[in-house]
Amino acid sequence: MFEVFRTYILNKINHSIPLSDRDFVLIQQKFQPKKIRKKQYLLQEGELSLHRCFVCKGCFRMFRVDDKGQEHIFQFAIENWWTGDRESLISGKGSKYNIEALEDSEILIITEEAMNELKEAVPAIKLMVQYISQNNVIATQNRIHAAISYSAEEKYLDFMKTYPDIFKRVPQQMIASYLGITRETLSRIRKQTTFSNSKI
Amino acid sequence: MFEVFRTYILNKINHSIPLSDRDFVLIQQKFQPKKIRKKQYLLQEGELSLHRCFVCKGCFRMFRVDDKGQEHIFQFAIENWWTGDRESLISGKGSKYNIEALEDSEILIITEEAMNELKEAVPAIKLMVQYISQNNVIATQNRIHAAISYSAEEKYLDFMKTYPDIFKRVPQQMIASYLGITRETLSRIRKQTTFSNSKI
DNA sequence: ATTCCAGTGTGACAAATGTCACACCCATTA
DNA sequence: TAATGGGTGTGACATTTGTCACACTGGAAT
Repeated sequence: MFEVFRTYILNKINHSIPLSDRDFVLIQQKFQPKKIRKKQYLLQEGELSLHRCFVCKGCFRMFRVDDKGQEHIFQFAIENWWTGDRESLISGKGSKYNIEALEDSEILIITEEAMNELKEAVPAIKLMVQYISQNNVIATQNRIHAAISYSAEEKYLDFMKTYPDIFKRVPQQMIASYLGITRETLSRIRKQTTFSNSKI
Repeated sequence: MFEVFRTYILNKINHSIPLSDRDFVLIQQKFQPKKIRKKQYLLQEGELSLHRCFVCKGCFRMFRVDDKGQEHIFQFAIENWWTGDRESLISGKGSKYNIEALEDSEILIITEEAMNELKEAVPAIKLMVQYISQNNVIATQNRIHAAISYSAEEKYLDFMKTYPDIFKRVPQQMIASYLGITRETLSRIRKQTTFSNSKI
């Protein structure tokens, strides 16, 4: 389980900083491995979410439920992704989100406090975290652009292209929820799209 | 011009760290004041954007132009806001965005490199930057939620509530662009909404 | 094999939103 | 004063998207 993580770190920082065995012992001390079974919740609305979770195996969805009881998916997380409600973590308030496992999963979990200590102790981790937030900024910027600029079909095609691995793995209706459209609309788009592809 | 900034910093970090005159001299050395007249561009698509800009006075919009020539506003920035394309700054690639002054404006501009030096030299700046990115994460998370969950009317009301000062200041059509709806739709929503308010 | 359930497809219709055209208002400027 | 330009409102209509209902499929569990 930790091996996945070690590879991830080194890839993320592009091997620009070595990661000694001593460093890695520290990492293993701070992160807690955990198994989450399908349909279990990693976080429920109202709870404090003072952790970051690294997904070694499996798949999660992070979603919010609105006043009308509608679910809206904010994020998916599969292998080598992070999940957790950053807002709750920053504000220290109860979360508006739920995080549910879509498959039997294995994660590494760490409190923000332990993470801050680890960042100071292990330079590679500090760099990794920096890269992660940078990626996050860019991905988010693009998602907003898609949300305000694209039609339903364009959103769908963009998602397919940007996250092919997630696309293959999660139900269509959840992708619809992530894109902010209904499953029926998505279903019709799929019909059109595959049809016009087969002609080419 | 720098006085606005000094007040801003102290407010932002909630006076938790003092800001000596010596610190402030450093700050004044690194930031470059600049006046931008209405309709001037601070950044144009394709250019590198290796700066952060603090708005002391005035108003900007940051927008993207799609294949069909449609403009989509990503961000507004008024007094005490920051602007600049974070993606270009991180990736080092040409920007997809334009930043235009909507009013005669005054800004303080700093390169990312100088900012990194300043963060190390002045703890208050380091903390300020940290708070800014945290706020940014939360605001962005909420904007995505609004974009995928709300109807046009809900988006409009949410914007009004979240950014009353911007709301009063920028043209309706630009708010529409920010929300990802047409100016006509927004106009009709306004008609309905003010009507139902007058009844209450 | 049967049942169950989650996921998907789809038809009919309603509602929301976009498109286009044109009018109007108001502040600025020639 | 007249002309101009940016911003807004709005009517008519087209298109997109949502809503609701029901059918179908395939895999998992019994």
